Amino acid sequence: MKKSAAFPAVATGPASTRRRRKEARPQELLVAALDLFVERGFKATRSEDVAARAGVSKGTLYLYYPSKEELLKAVVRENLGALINEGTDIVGGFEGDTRELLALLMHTWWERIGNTPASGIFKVILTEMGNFPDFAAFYMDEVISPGRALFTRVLQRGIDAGELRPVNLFETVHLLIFPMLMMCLHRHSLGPCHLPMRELDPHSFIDTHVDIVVNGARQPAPVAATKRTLNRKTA
Amino acid sequence: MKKSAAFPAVATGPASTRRRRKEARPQELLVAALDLFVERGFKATRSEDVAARAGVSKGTLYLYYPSKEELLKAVVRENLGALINEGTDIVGGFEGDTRELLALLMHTWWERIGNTPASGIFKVILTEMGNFPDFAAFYMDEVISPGRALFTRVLQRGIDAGELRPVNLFETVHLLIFPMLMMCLHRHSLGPCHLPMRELDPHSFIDTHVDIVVNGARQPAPVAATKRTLNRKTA
Amino acid sequence: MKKSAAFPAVATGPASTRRRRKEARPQELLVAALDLFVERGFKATRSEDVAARAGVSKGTLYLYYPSKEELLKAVVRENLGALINEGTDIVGGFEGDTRELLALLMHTWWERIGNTPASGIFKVILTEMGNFPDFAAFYMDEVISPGRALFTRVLQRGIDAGELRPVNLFETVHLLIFPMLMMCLHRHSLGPCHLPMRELDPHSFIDTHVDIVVNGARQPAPVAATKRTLNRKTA
Amino acid sequence: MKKSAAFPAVATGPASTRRRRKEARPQELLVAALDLFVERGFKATRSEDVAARAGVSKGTLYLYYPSKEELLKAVVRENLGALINEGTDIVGGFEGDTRELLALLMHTWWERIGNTPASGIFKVILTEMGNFPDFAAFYMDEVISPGRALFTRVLQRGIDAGELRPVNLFETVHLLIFPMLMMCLHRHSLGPCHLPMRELDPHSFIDTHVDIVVNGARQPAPVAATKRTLNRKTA
DNA sequence: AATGAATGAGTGTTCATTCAT
DNA sequence: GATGAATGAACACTCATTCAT
Repeated sequence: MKKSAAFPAVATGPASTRRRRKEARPQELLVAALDLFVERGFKATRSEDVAARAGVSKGTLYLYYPSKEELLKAVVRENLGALINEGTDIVGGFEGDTRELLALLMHTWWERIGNTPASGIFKVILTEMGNFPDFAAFYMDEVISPGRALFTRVLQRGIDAGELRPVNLFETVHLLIFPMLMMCLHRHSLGPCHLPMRELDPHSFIDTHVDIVVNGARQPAPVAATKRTLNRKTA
Repeated sequence: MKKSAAFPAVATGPASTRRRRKEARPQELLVAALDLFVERGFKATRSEDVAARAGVSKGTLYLYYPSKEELLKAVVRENLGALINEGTDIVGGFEGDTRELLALLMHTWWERIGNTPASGIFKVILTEMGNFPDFAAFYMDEVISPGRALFTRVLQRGIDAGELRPVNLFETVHLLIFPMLMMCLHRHSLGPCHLPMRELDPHSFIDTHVDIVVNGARQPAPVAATKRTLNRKTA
Repeated sequence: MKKSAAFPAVATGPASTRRRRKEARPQELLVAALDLFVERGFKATRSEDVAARAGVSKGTLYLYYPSKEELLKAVVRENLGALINEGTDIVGGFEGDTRELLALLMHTWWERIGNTPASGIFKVILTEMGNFPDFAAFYMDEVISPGRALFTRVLQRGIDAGELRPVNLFETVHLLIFPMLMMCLHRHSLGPCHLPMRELDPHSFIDTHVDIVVNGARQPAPVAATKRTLNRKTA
Repeated sequence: MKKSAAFPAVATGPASTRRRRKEARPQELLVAALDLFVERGFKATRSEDVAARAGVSKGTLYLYYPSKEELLKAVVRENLGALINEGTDIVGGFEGDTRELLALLMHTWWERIGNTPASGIFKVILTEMGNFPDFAAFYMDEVISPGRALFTRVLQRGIDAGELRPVNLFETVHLLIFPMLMMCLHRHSLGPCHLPMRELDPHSFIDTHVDIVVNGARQPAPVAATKRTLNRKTA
């Protein structure tokens, strides 16, 4: 063993290389799997490729995850867990107006999630929710509900302060969230194609996004909204 | 098409069911394929299932499309083509303010596309763009560019009329489009899961969406936007 | 087509080669599977080898049997079904003494089963019963129970006729059956090894077997049986 | 063996558990392997399960046996060796009639072999003889030949004493042996299935078995055996 | 044109075996 | 010696594609 006999077991650290690798394996496999699932899709990703990208053999993957499906579930759990928590802390003690708070939330979230590989999880979830019904409830509980709650709280705070008019909270929350999600999806669809297209700058877009939505929801409603004229089924 | 030009469609009479079915085959196969590709993903959809849903045998599918890949491409071509055209007509002769025009565009688009099976094409494109690089250019040319142009034109029209302030057109266009796309994606991911969740009403959401964005972009900018404070990499 | 056009469809028979092959496939696969399962064991037999021996590809096997397990079950059903029926007919109208009847039963059974590939089914059943609990009940109902009943009936007939003394029917039945089964098992274990060993002649062995057992059960019991002396647990 | 010859087994005292375990390892592994090979079959038994049942790790198994095949061979050698020896001693000095001698042999053999895990070896041999041709010669030399010789000697003794008529020795020997083997096989096939079936009591069955066979072979042959009537191939 | 039986390359998963610790 | 993490060959099963009918 490499463990020095001169020092007692206390604080000796992670011990042998073998041991250290073993402890890191699950993480390494999850990272590799996320990348490939996002890039190629779950079905189109071969388990052997996941293993190879993690630097191990096919068999080793199965020492840690009993099937490709379970690997996917672990990837989802791993990457959805951290999505919301930070936001709650930010909102907690914030002093400032709604625009500043929303901008802070969005920029932070983008740096923590949107601009990292974890952002790919939305593509995976979107694609596989139909094939893995578990994901729906999981996603609802872990992401949608807390996410909605967080933004609802922010908007309500603005209304209570007289800053915003009493907009439809539920719809406005989604108006805030949807563009952020689309930016994540874009990063893993058109983005990697390197087309000669003009691209959004995420942070600039976030600023514009927040500005316009907050302004649009500000007191007083600038103009009476005339009703739309298209006839359609009112399902 | 094999249909003889000598006989107009009118007064053709019963036209043997056999013949009519045969001519409808490619369409029926595309419809079946879209449904299944959207629902299960491209890789996870078996060609035989597509054929079965279209009411033909496995072999027949290959009479019309030489491979599953080509079938996918046909599905994408078929469904992306119709996405934009109608919009241009609407904008052409419209008289009314920006909010009304945008609302009309969005509601129409939702009824024509979002609320039909064709909306699933966005999920397919999103998922498969990585595996089929052709799609990127195709999607760019057929959807993104014309779509951006259409909404840019509408916004520019509002600015020119003094109705809107000179917002960042590029970003605002995406702010308008992204929530619509998310509604489409939702219809084919969480939507079918029938969770006990509160759901957006599409048309109501569109109204709120258009109201807030248009109001947020209206003259004059209600408040000076203070800059965001989070320190971050300016990539 | 091979079908002669000179004769109308009526009574034309099984039609095309394709069709004829399809109808024969299940049988051909069962025969191939029995051979290989007997020879190598179930686990040690590769499905591809079964297919190859039946002259088809791996995939074709799965058109007819959804898994290797189901193939095994079909093999067992196929080969156990016919095991007993003939015996009952023989016993029905037989006139003659017990020895003659038993000899007829055994020789017939040997020719119909023991001396055919079907005899291997006993090896398979023996080996796999532990892994496929279904087989136990199936084998009990389809083979053991009717087999016991058949031989019990024959012995009872001999006792009723005063030919045999009232031996323990249950045990004597097994004394009759067991050596027959061992001959089957031998055919598929040591038999194929072609050792320079003296081999039993099945029919001669059956004669000796029946002679000795019937004589041993004949009236009157020749000698009083003294009890065995070894001390042992009487569980 | 690594056991030092300098210290006799007697008075070695507690002899570290470690040491004792180490010396017992091969035996423990053979016992575990026999159990599993009998229960599940050779191919279907995982080496790791053998190791686990013996209370050691996978790697340790390979310290003692270089492959799963060699382990099987060791299991067979180990368990076939002891099958015959005791019988010879019994026959040697026995005074009494043939029935008593056979009954003693059979009951003893049942207690020593049939009623112990070693009886499972017959199932293994039967199953694997095809895959391991070595076994055939080994089994022939170690079991069949000595077994035949033993029973032949007993029958010849009875004939010489005028107790039995000059039956076909070779066939009668197998008539004696086969039911015993079937009881062993039964113990490891149908037996563990716990079906609601009537079961043979081994010792009672042995008594009936020996009684009937010895009576059937006794002087004089009670009836002239008429020949069988079924026409069949005389292969 | 339409069928569906047949194919075989491809992939998820297992497990005997090795070897660094 | 003992361990158990790691390997990769092997195998069950799938499915896009072909082609005889």
